[in-house]
Amino acid sequence: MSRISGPTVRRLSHYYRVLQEVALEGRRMVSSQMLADREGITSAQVRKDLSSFGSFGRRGLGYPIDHLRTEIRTILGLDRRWTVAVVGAGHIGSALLAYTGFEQQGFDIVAVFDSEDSRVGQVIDGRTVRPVSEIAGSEGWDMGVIATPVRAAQDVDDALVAAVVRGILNFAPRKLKVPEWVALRTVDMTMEFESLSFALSQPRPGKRRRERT
Amino acid sequence: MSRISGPTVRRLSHYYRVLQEVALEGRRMVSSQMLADREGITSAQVRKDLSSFGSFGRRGLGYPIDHLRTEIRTILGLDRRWTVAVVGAGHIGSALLAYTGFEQQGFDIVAVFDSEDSRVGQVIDGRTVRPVSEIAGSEGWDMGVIATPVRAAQDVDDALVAAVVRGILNFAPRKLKVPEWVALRTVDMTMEFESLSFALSQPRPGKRRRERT
DNA sequence: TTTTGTGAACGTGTTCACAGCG
DNA sequence: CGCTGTGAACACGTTCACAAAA
Repeated sequence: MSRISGPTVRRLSHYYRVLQEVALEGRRMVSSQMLADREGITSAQVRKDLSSFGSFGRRGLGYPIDHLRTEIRTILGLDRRWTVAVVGAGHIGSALLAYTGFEQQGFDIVAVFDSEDSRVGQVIDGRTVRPVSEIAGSEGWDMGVIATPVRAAQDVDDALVAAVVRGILNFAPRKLKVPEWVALRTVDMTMEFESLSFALSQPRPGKRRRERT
Repeated sequence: MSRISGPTVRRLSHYYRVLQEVALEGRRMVSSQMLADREGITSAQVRKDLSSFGSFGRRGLGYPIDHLRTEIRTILGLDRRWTVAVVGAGHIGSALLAYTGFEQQGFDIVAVFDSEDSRVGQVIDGRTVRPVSEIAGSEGWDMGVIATPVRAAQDVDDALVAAVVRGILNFAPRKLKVPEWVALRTVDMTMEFESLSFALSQPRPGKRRRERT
């Protein structure tokens, strides 16, 4: 069980979902080939990924679905619950609050902040919007989500870091600075559109290998 | 001007934004080092990226901001406008419709679809929601955005492909199948949360190199 | 025979280090 | 001297191919 690479972690999320699906189909075992088919990757990749944290398969038979699922859940840290603070109660923030899927996976959005007076005090999906000034000196959370306009993003980032948040999911189109002990992921929709724009601008669009998503 | 890799394309989007910023600061030239600092990457990386599509810099001086910006705009295909159809008028779809930034970059959301009768006919930010059945046999667009529940995603995907869309941005947490001539990008927020969860579960959280966003 | 687990080969992207030019 | 452009070295992730086990 050596180091697990970034791309492998993302594929683990996929495997986890596929395992849920095939479990519902009544199977007990699944082969690397089956997992690979549903992922659009090679079976060798699947085996390499799974072997990087232990030997769970049985040669000639495949992987036991339940065991593998439990194992991946533990590795991804989904065997516990995480508290999340969302900053920015605009459209994206509201969409996150409305989506019940996160809660099902163990992510509890327990606080919502916004800088606009008009939004503070509003109740969105059961959570009362608080002023951003309250981020400082607050209870602290495991993760923070930045769903603010880009001009506010770095300030919010600093406030969240000060509140000892250890993971940040950023939707603002800007590279944020965080200390090395904070994990940062950025979802930049404008950049995604620009990637598509680039692909469609190429001489023979689509003949190129599709980017990994 | 040889082939441009995926990671390079994404960095070009970043450079493009940084160039806008420094242009506003009144500069005429910018060094690879300055671009690198704002990106959190190495100056060598910047030079490699920029040299992959031509020599625009002046040794000893740096890169001419205006020229470089124009050049990147052309490469990314931002020197024209793109038509976009959004499928799914729920929270995410609505958030996309409300965001004016896409239009500023050349992406015009010209059609909105939803399968729910209650939403069809509604006007959201100036666009009337149409039934998904109208995707087939419609006018056609450059790109499609899938912002539907996961169970509908593959069907919508097929419909969009049939409507000769050449690029798809998918927000449903599922790997979609598209023909090789269609570019696909997936934004999977659950997976992003799971990546954070994984990072926070590691023995010495944060001591690991931060993932590229 | 089927399918895993894995060392080796391969391919791709990043960093180094320095020649080249202003 | 300052900074770009770039071959070479390096690091990392993917694929191959096959021995080992059920």
